[in-house]
Amino acid sequence: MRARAATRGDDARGGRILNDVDWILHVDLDQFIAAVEIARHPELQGRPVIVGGKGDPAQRGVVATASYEAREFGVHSGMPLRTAQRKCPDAVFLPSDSPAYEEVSERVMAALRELPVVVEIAGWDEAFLGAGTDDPEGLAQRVRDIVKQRCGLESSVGIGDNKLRAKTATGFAKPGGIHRLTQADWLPVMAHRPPDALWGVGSRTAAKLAELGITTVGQLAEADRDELAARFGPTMGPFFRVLAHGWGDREVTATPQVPKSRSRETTFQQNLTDRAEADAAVRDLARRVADDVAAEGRPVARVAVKVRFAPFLTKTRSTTLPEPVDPVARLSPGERQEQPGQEREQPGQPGQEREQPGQPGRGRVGEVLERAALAVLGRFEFDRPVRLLGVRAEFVIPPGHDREE
DNA sequence: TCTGGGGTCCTAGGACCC
DNA sequence: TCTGGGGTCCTAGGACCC
Repeated sequence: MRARAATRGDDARGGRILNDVDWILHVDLDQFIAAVEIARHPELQGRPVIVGGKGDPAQRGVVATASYEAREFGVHSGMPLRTAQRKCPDAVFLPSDSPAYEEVSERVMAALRELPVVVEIAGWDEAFLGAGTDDPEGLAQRVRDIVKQRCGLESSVGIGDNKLRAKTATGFAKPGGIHRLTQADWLPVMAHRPPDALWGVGSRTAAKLAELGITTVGQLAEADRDELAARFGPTMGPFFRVLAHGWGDREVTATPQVPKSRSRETTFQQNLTDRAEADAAVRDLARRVADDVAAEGRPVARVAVKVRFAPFLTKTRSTTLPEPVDPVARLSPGERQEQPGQEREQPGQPGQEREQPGQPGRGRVGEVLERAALAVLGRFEFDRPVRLLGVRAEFVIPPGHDREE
């Protein structure tokens, strides 16, 4: 979530601006990934199911989602699969199958759009809904019903007078319920809780707040702005205090977010100690990123490489390309001279040549990204084994889409 | 508890320019 | 001939979320 969103005024970009009589609902699918797997393997119903990584608890990987039965054993998202197996030896382990979840997610979002609401997708398994209604609980039940009917999935719905309160309310609604949270009951409900109960405050910030003697949301709400700004910066510091009061933006927009980057990364089952192997892995990652970029059809301005050294030390290096590389084929200046009168074609026009996805390594973007990624990799000092390598491409920011829109 | 993969936004220091 | 102050870009890292 963006710090600035809570403080800046509403803008009129794309979506609908809600007025005071409107409500914001937040829908979150219950144990989404596990639920999709159980739906296609009905015999797993009622059993502890753990989805994540390659589905092999002997390998490196973490839990993406655990079914409620598995959670009883203390298994939760982000936990290493090995640990999950120790806590719940009888669990069924399944590999993560993101295309399947994406497809179900799209069906859920389509079902939500059948309702008289503005749908803002907030992740695979969640969305904000903006609606004009004087019966938000009734609408929330319709949401639960249509998701169940169309997709066979259980969901929980939070109702709020802004996004933060709706999102927070969902936590109290789970599983399979509806909960409302507004200005009137925010502090009574939240004040005694730890700061990391807030959406946007994690364990790191909570630890730093504790150093300042702030261990509850109530204390954070009363904290000194200047002290927070001195500790966390002029934007984030005061923003945490705003969060503690439950203040936040009410803008719900159906306009999809334009991606800013595409990345691929791999954790190796065995740490790499051979530089040549690292080169080969980065080449492969760069080509896969190039594939994604080609499918996106937008120019890339920067390339970054991530290296995680053993035991768990992460470093990144990046470079701005001499000039952006565009997957939509066009003539170089030299070629243009040889064929005078030919204009550069615009993206989306017929007759252009696009790089074809599914042909990794073909095409100029692949070559440029691979060369750049290898050059950036060369700037690291390899003084210990490598656990993970990653390559990220950052798109040119389209005009009018920078931060001060 | 030996810690995935894919994203977003914020911060801060140095370079560089006027 | 020692040095101001602001703005912007580049880069690395931190934190958070699902």
